[in-house]
Amino acid sequence: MESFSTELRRRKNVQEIKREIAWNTKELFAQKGYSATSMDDICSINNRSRGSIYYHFKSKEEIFLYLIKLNTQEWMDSWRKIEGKYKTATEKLYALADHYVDDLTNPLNHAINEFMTGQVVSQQILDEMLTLIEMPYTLYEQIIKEGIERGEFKPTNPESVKYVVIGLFNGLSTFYFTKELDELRRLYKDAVDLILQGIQK
Amino acid sequence: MESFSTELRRRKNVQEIKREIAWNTKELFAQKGYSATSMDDICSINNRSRGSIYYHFKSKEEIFLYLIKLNTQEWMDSWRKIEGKYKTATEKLYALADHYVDDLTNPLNHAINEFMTGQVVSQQILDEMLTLIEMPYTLYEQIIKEGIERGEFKPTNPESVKYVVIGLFNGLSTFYFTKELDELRRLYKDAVDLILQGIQK
DNA sequence: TTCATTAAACCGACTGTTCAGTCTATTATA
DNA sequence: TATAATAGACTGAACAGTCGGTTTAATGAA
Repeated sequence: MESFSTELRRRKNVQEIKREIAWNTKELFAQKGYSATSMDDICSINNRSRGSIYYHFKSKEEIFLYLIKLNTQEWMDSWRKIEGKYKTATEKLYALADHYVDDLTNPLNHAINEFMTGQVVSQQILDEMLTLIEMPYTLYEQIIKEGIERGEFKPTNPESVKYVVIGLFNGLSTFYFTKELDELRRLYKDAVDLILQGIQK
Repeated sequence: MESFSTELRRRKNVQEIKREIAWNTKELFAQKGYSATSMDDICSINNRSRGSIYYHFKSKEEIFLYLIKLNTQEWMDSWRKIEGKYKTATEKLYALADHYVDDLTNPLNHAINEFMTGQVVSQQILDEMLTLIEMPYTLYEQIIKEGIERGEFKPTNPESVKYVVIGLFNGLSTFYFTKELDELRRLYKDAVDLILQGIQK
């Protein structure tokens, strides 16, 4: 019991270090993409040696996957925390756009895209990435279906609307490289305005 | 006069070879992105040696820039050829979406995005790329303004709508990696449906 | 028509750099 | 003291670009 407890407190928790490394590295992947982010970059931004990074992660790819998983889960978790504040699907769609923009300080979607097309990866990794990418899709789907059920939205094809909205949010993120964040936030709001004008009853 | 004409016909036109190499290489950049496309790949798909490629292009970067320029110009030229067939801004928007999808057999936008973020390039090259990227924006702008002037569209903010549509088309292209082309074409049409429902009078 | 010459076009081995990952030694901690 | 955690030099592979050599095609002269 006592020795077990000691074991758990042996050093700074390994999981914490892994998370710290991954979060620190997010900025690099977001700004440079996957392949242009070197291990030297990663060591530098984390203030750790090569050996130290490799003690915690088997490869660069593993850091990337770990980060994407972490980022996706946290993004969805934090959405879950705030979505209750909104009563209508309309409000939720605006809020989701805002939530999406919140992550645009360091967007990973471009790095994900590059990774999946440019790297030679196993089918297993590809499938895993695809699952991760599609996880947030359920949120969009829920909002749209809810809007239809509650009579806010026309009985449109929810599947199609879902992909349009996802594509739109994804596509607008490209302007991240040329526009200020508050400009972007406004643009996302305008985009949702537009979509809603089309689907609202 | 006679010698001048002979000079031009010395061998297969150099410009033709450059175009051929660039077009052959498009598929690689589209499928793999910029950095994951190696010079070996490029030699292979062109059935030419290293020396031969470097005789025509100074660098991999120059091939890429040349191709983007070529592709953008051809895309816009072919749009100019067909736009006269459409009478309304509404029709034009659908046609433009279709035209966009036509180029989705080998989309270069992802490679462009990767190149601009991941490669260390001069400010001059960056500016040049940005100009190229923004060239087609004028087409979108014209259609939207025309729609407003002709009374087809509400007097919305054309600037904002322009970016929304561009972002949308760009973002939907990500599904290129997971959906069939005809599915994609349908999705683009649905997207334009949605937008139009919002902006049509 | 043939041949010699010349320059364009092409070839592919080579080069130096970059890079992800390895591994031995060292340090830190319990 | 033993083990976890870290350091950083090293390694082999990959890569874009170089460069000396070869081939090709056009041209003009005989």
